[in-house]
Amino acid sequence: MKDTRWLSEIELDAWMAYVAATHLLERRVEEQLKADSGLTHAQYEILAKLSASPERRMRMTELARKVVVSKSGLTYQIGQLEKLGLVERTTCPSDERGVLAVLTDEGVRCLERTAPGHVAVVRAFLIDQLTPEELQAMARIMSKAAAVMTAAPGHSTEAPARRRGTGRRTAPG
Amino acid sequence: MKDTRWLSEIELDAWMAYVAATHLLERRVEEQLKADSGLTHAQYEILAKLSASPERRMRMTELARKVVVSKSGLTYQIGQLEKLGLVERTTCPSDERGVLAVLTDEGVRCLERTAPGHVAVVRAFLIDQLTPEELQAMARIMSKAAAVMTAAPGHSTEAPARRRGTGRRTAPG
DNA sequence: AGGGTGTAGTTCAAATTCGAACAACTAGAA
DNA sequence: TTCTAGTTGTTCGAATTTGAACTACACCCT
Repeated sequence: MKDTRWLSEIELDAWMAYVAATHLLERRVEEQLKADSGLTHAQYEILAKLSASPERRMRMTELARKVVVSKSGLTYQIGQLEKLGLVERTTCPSDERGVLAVLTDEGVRCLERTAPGHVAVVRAFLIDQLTPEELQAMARIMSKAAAVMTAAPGHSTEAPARRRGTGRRTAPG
Repeated sequence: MKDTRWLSEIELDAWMAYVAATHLLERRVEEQLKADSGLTHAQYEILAKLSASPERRMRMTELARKVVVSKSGLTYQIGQLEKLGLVERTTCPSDERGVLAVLTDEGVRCLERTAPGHVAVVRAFLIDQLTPEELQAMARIMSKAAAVMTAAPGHSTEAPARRRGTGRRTAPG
């Protein structure tokens, strides 16, 4: 853990701009969704994933993995969406413990009603700012990063990961 | 607000990968910081901004703007960091209402102790995944986006924005 | 000077998120 | 079959974040 490779100027620029842009964009998206449909970004993402899924339904754990949220976080939001009548819970036919989150017709309508405004914000502040080359680069960069993080071990949302062999996880304070 | 320009396949790819990567990265960063130093990412960002500031101090409002967090959110976190002895509050000499957040020596040490592990994560999952061209592209893209969002009106953190002329803000439910 | 408008930070209640603990069920080995 | 380990989803408490309301102060105009 010695002689750290610090970030070069360009690397630091890229990182700091990324962090700032991410927070700013999240604010904008959140603002637009709340004003336009009362949804949060997390809720919109859930509806979108369900909408793109076969039969418009998905197992809780898989959905949590796709939207990158904790299992308990998903339980909470599905509860909210259920109250709103946008999603229903069904017990999984093949697995008695399983729960399927199903997008309702009302959910589909809500999504269709909400999507245009959402896309407009994403375009205005990000997509439409980019040249075709930059768009390609962005897709490549983010896909690569996502792939690496999905592959690498260490998710807290994952299995308890009983320690074997060299269990060097949580360092001293 | 009709005939929406939907996202093309590449645009959708870029956006979805971006959203996923962002959440995944936030998880990793948060995980590492908590395990290694007990700090949250928000706290780390505050310390970092203060550290890079002249005299290692900054006005609350400016700091909130730089780390892209609400004023009340910053008040809370500065309170936490004060408890930990990493930051101190000083009344601003030039403005009686103002508060200066000042990084303490302990705060500097904490940051120096924590930075290597943090940088390692940022490198491993993002920076080191990129070619030099992609790094350049990333810096350009994110700077552009951040600039646009900083310039465009509509921050809720900003002034109350008394309505004049065409006051068409919050749409009907 | 006197007033009115705007700004700086904090307080407050509500919403959301996470991780750990838990209960129910599945699946592979003995 | 029976036992044991692993999964699945929920519940719980704690921490964090936000926007609105509020107090104190600063600045401009007459």
